[in-house]
Amino acid sequence: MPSYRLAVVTHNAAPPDELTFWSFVDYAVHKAERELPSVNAEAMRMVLTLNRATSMVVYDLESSVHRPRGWTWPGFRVLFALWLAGPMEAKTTAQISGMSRAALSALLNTLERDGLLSRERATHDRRALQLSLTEAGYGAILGVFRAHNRRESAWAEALEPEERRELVRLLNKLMAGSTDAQAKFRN
Amino acid sequence: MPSYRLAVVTHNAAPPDELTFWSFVDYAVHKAERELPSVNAEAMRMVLTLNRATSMVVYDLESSVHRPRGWTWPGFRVLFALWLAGPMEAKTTAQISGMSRAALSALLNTLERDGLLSRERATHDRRALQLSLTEAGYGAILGVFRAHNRRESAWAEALEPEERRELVRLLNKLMAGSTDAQAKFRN
DNA sequence: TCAGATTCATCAAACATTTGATCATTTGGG
DNA sequence: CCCAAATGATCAAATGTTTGATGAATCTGA
Repeated sequence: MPSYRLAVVTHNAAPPDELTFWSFVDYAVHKAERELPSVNAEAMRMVLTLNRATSMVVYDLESSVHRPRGWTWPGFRVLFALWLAGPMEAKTTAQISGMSRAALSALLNTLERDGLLSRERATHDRRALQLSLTEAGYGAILGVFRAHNRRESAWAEALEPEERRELVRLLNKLMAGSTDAQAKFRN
Repeated sequence: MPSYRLAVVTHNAAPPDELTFWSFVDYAVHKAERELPSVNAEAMRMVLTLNRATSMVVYDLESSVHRPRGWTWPGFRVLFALWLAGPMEAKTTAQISGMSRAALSALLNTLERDGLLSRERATHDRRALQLSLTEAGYGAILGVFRAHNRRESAWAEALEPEERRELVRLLNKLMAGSTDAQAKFRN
């Protein structure tokens, strides 16, 4: 795997013999600039890099932590939210775990079948659904999160503490700017 | 939507009345620290924030650019790779667009059916598959990418030019560090 | 009060993804 | 030369996602 420095300074005209997941960003940005002079190359590089980095982190976490334990990434997100925020309405769970209500509905079928959480009708509104972790779900999320956080720690070591804070600051600023960008949000 | 500053300074003990996709990061980090004193909170915050930001950007691009045109995010990634790197073996396409060979195989069925690309057996190795854009595929990716890049530009404006460069540098450093972290990669 | 609008959840169909199995082709060692 | 091992692609089954439709419960306003 090339270092990140290499990936930023290459300017090949032809597709490099070995185009990898990492080096493709730099190649793509330069190629796009030539094909479409009007392209916003810096925006393209930012979004492409953001996606590559996240996808590497998620792939690692999912394949080294969650799948081996019979969990999926979305399932983890739901159980994680319930663990930290406590029993709540399904609508809230969907919002904070970043999925549509329909997707959650489908996901709940497997999580409930596996005995990790329970679905109940809310008393104050019989349309609504109240979700809560079962005992088994609570024990499971504890163990899985510990392993998850160990992998997170390994990733975090790539950056200096000050760099981690700066990365978080920039990502938060990016999210905050989404309103100006009139970005589409779920629901 | 709360500003990113707000999200970083709240320290509520109970779940806030309105827990959103954005504010959940801060809430979750503090809660996890109390529940599990051994947690690496900074690593947790970094990975959580990275995922939230990326998921917001992807959701916006997919729902405002790709789905309305009858495309999907993974389909776009494949056509984008073929557009920029030219005809190539399916194995390479899978690598640079970040998916497993099996996932690409399934995806190719719809892309081929929609007349956007063609699958051919490679001459030098009759096991291998050669992929190339059709005329229709070429025209389509041009238009879709233009719209895609316009949305990317809107997102990029949230940051100052220097901040964008720093964000890209930090993400690249994170990816480069994945070898030290012994992260799992595809294939 | 009650009928229409809204909200919540689920379903249906199409699509994409994962892991593991299978089949065809190619490679490499004896 | 030939057979075992490796490689490339696809398939199968399970899971999760999207949009749009449907049904049930609640709210709103005349």
